[in-house]
Amino acid sequence: MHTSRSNCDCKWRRRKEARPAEIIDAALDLFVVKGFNATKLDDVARKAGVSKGTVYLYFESKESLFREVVKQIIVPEVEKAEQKAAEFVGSQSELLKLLMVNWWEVVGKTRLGGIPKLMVSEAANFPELAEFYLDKVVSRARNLVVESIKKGVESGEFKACDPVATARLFLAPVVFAVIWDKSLATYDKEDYDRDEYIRMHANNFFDGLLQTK
Amino acid sequence: MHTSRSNCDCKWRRRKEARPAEIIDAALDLFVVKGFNATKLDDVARKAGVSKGTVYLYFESKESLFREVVKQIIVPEVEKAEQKAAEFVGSQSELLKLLMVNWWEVVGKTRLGGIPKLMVSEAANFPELAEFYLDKVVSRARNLVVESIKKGVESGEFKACDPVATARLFLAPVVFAVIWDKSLATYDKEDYDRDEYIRMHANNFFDGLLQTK
DNA sequence: AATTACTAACTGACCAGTCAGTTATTTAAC
DNA sequence: GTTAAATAACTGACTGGTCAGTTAGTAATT
Repeated sequence: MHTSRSNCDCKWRRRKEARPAEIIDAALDLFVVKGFNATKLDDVARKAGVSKGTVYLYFESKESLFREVVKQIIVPEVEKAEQKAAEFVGSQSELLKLLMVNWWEVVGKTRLGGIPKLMVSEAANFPELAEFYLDKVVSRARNLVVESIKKGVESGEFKACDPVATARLFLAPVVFAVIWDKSLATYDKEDYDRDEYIRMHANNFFDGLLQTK
Repeated sequence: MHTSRSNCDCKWRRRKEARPAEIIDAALDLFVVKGFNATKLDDVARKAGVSKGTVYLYFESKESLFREVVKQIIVPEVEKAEQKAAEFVGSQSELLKLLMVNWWEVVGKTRLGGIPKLMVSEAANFPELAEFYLDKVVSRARNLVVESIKKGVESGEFKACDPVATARLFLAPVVFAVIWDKSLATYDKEDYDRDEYIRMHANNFFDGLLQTK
């Protein structure tokens, strides 16, 4: 993935299996930067090394391509995170840090971070997709955090608190940083140290949350 | 403002003075929900109670209307906030709480909250406007917080910390909540108490920041 | 009567989506 | 192993609808 041209440039090839993934890959690059409307299917096709007609062999419309980009790219990441949480052995604060850092590395630092930005931008224009995203991505990710905080409270690792509200406050600065980085940060003169930001947030957060002896 | 039709519906009137503000008002409503590309000038005109031609009497292009919406709507709010901060007498933690609650009431709870969302969505398509927004809104707002934290640290009210990084962490959950509310929250089944969220964030934050005796 | 705010029909560019035709590949026949 | 017919992946020119922007004309105001 992430190569827009085939390895043999002599002439075009018939590559039924590879096309959908390549088209989604190219579309992701354009959608996350320009948004849905400003992305031209001709550009997606060119970037994927095919003609526009080919895009329509594999996707029934621009909108369905958009849906597939969101689904195929981000859902697997949620599944990986769920698996990591399920396999994890250790304290809940360690698990939360792991999930946060992991999400930052995999989503925040890569072009995948464009997906949350994209969903925020386009939610009103694609309500169905917004609901899908909330259901299959947001609420599942949020749930991982809520469950971990609940366990922490039960075991006495964390202070008593509303786990749902606490999860929201835990996630907000991270999600915001990702969205910011993929939009306005590009033009911001005042740069900042992302890893330090994340680290600082984790420290502050657990300072408040951890049961002080 | 915020009325889309004139008070006398018998026939149209010539109202040179009122038109620009009415058009900006209508454009704001549509831009913040649909984004730049998906907003049709015919719809803006209809909402403002004029024809599309009239829009072009007062704005030279769709893009310049977009710029004016952002500039005219949000810059005055920053100025008001700066004034409040300048006039304020009291502790820095009280000032920070005041600024936050005020921003939440004026921007977060109203359709003005659509502007940050809009800027995040369209930054890549309008780099010049993004720079304007960062320069005239974001950095000024951020500065208020940074200066307040600096004063707090100097006076001993706050612990020693990096004021710029701390300001970022202070603002992130609030700005995120605004953006979220104007986008995905509309379709989210799990609702939450906004005021409680803000209050909780303030408490957590000052818990960590205030000098403990 | 002159001025000008305003209208609405118009234009032209752009682009999502289509389709008739082209070419790589597979199958089958010799 | 070579050639030919059949298949299906792929192309790119085309179409029709949409919409930003224009302008000739209308009507409120002075």
